[in-house]
Amino acid sequence: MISVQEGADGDGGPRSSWVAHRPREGRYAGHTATSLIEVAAHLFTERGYEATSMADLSRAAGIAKSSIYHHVPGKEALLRGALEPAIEGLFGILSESPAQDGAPVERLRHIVRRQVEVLTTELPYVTSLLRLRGNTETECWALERRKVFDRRIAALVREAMDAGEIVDDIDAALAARLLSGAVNSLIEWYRPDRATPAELVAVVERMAFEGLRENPA
Amino acid sequence: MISVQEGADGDGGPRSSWVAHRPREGRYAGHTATSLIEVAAHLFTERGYEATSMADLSRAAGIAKSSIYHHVPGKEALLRGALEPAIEGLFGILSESPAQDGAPVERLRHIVRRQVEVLTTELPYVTSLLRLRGNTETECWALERRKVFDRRIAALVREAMDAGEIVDDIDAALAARLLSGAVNSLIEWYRPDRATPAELVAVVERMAFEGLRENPA
DNA sequence: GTCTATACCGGGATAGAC
DNA sequence: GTCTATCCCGGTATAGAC
Repeated sequence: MISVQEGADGDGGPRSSWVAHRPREGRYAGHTATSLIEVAAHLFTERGYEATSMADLSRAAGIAKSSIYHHVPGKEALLRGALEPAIEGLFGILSESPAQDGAPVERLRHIVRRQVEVLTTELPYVTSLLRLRGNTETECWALERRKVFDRRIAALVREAMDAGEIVDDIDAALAARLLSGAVNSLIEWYRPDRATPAELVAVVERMAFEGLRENPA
Repeated sequence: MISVQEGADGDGGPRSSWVAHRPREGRYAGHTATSLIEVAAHLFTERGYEATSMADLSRAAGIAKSSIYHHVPGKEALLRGALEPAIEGLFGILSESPAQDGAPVERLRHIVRRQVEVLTTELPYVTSLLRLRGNTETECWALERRKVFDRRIAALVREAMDAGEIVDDIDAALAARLLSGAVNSLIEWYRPDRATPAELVAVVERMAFEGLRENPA
């Protein structure tokens, strides 16, 4: 979906807003459920789900509030639509063969690598996912999926420890948490112009596996 | 402020709520601004600021909605009160002498160590701080303070690189981001019964500086 | 597929009695 | 210092015309 950043925000906010493309003046945009979800994901990322009103969405989409209900049943459907790509992206990684075969530590590295890539390609969706609080049914569902994913990572960390591939004198669940924390924090920093996914991957792998300390070697 | 967890949540939520201590039936709790801020911080942590209503707060505090306004001017003041301890805690670290004197990498390690400690002692306040989105003036102020703190860390990482104490073939700002991301992600994992702050510190330092990889050394 | 108009509820906040 | 009652706004969602 092609979008274009609006020049001035007429409303009372210092944030930028997104308008779906079509005619010059931001009305009759010919929206679909998908295009609205994309707009929603951007706003959810900026302001959070609860703080984003249907009025905000309608302004950003260039259609009336009520028109949104022609495409989706309600606000929560927009959230679900925004979260699904992120969750599918994450679980898709686990199905890839390099995540299933080979030494545990290599599988772990592959997952971290791909996680960074998914994060960059699906940035607004992943960002929405990582900021949930569990106030609605949809949020709880998404948090549950995330927990499952995190447990898979933790299990893999433990496997790698048992195989003697990573240090085993620390708690596996905690190490997994820190690893995910480092990876996920990239949403706060990454912009397409700041670095390529490959550079991100290199730095994450460097810190997580080799450490920041300068070694005499 | 002494608090006690409520056994059953009569309202429509799967989350626990907090009631200030005093008589048996949760009324006339003798609240102060401080005790209300503590209650608020817990709720903000669970549900997020926007999703927490004054009605939620009054229920958790055991007083009427309107009674809250006797102690604080409004909802945003509760947020500010909850954020201040976290921000003061973080900036307090930077003033400690081990954060100001010595080799850059040692200063950095001290800050990381203390950051973990502040995070554990001020958990609800720090959690509230880390989940802000910048929708209100208070939130913007807090985010600005956080940015200042993060910049200080980034500068210190760069210093340590220049001194040859940590690897210098990666972007300093990005490395700092990952380090903070790992530390901050502890709020998602830490519970007083799961680990001591000292254990957390050990694991964080291990991963961030030495790396997870098992070294032949 | 979009609009205007509106229903309806819950949000934050205030008034004034006790 | 707490209460009950109330205000007013903005929230999500719906009705029905074009």
